[in-house]
Amino acid sequence: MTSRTPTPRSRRDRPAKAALTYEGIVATAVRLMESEGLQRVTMRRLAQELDTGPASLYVYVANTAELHAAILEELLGAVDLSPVRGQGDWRDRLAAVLTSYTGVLFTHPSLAHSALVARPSGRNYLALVEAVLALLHEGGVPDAQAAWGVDVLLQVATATAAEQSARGSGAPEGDHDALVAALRGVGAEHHPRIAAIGDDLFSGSPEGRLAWIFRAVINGTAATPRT
Amino acid sequence: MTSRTPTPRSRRDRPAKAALTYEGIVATAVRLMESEGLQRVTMRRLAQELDTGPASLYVYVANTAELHAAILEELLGAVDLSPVRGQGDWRDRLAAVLTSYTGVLFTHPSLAHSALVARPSGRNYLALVEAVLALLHEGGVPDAQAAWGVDVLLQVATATAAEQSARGSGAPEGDHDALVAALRGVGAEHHPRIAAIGDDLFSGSPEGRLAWIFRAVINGTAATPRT
DNA sequence: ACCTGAACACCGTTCAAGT
DNA sequence: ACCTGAACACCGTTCAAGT
Repeated sequence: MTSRTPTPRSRRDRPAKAALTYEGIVATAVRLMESEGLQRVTMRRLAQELDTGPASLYVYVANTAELHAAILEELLGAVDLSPVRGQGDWRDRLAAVLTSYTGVLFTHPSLAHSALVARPSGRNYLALVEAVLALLHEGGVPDAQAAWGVDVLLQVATATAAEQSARGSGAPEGDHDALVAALRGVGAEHHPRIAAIGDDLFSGSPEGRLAWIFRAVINGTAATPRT
Repeated sequence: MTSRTPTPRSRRDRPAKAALTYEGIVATAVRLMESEGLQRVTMRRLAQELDTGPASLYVYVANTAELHAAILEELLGAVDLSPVRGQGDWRDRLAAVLTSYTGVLFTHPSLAHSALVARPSGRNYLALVEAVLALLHEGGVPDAQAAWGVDVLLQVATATAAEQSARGSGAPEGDHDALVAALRGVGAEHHPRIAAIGDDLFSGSPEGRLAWIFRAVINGTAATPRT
């Protein structure tokens, strides 16, 4: 505020500024998200963290969406794929993999939402796709159905995480309450089915609902022939 | 640039500035979205359109998410619910309602994505929920399953629209291509199922895939008991 | 009450110019 | 090649002050 000259401190004064690399950028982005949330992982904020200007990042990352996708891909390494080679009913094991996937998304709320927009395509995501396909195959689901089903399964998992985490630790909270109030306040004359079902529309724990959703979509995939 | 005084033109010079109302704000927001896209429907841009400052809007709308939700609710009036009282298989009619819903979202790409975040709760959305529940009821789906199924059905429809429209007329286009390339470039040793299924992972028209998805999720909802 | 000027605290992205 | 200063063109939201 008193001086207009840029702080003339040399690189030597700093903790050790690493040269920019794609890996270093992503690693710093992950750390930043873990400490401040995805909404703070902006090109400008990240550049500041890396002790450079935002323009420098564009040498390695095309845009903000790609940056967020890279973070997600990194986190996907934590998904537990071990049920693929486990014991027991294939449906339960598939549900377990999907639950682990949503679990990862849950721990980093805003990320799920970004996963719906910028689809990942890295190693970890491919391993997840392979795992889902392997379990559908083991269950005798025809390839044609598995090919399309894997998409729905991952989409439903992602969307559920995005929705749940939008409330949770997130922000407004108002949307869901508003919907609950609206559904409750409805008259039986114009909305007989909503009125008849009532509070069961919101019943169950998130885990319980999620488990049912996975079972339902797995069953649907297995039971619905193409054309 | 030459003058620093605000343009001193009086209200009389303008087309006829209407008093601010919630309805007027939302109507202007819809028009703005139709002409410039949702990404331009910001508080500042909308205020400019309404010939006022952004702060004035906060008297009527809590934040940008709520504004976008109001736009969606408005558009939901165009969903065709007539199949509810139609002829033929209840599953086909339910799929028709869901297809009409995604159709509305498709025509306004960015909106689908916003629907996943800020859930609507207005009249038109309630009418859609009631329609889905009515068809599930007609199909003899137990209330407990219908209560949770309506959520999945609408979520899957919304997420599919968000995804499809993310490519379509939207922006980067790169995500999907990157995923396709990644899935094709995979080796059969480490990813036998992906390799075995191959191009069928991306086969089919968007309409064809969507139709299958709806059938699969409807079937799953009807066939999967709770607990 | 209702409205708003002005400010605070940010954004993404580009590009000419430097090393 | 790789990097970056500086600019362009925006954002959401708040709040003291006005009418």
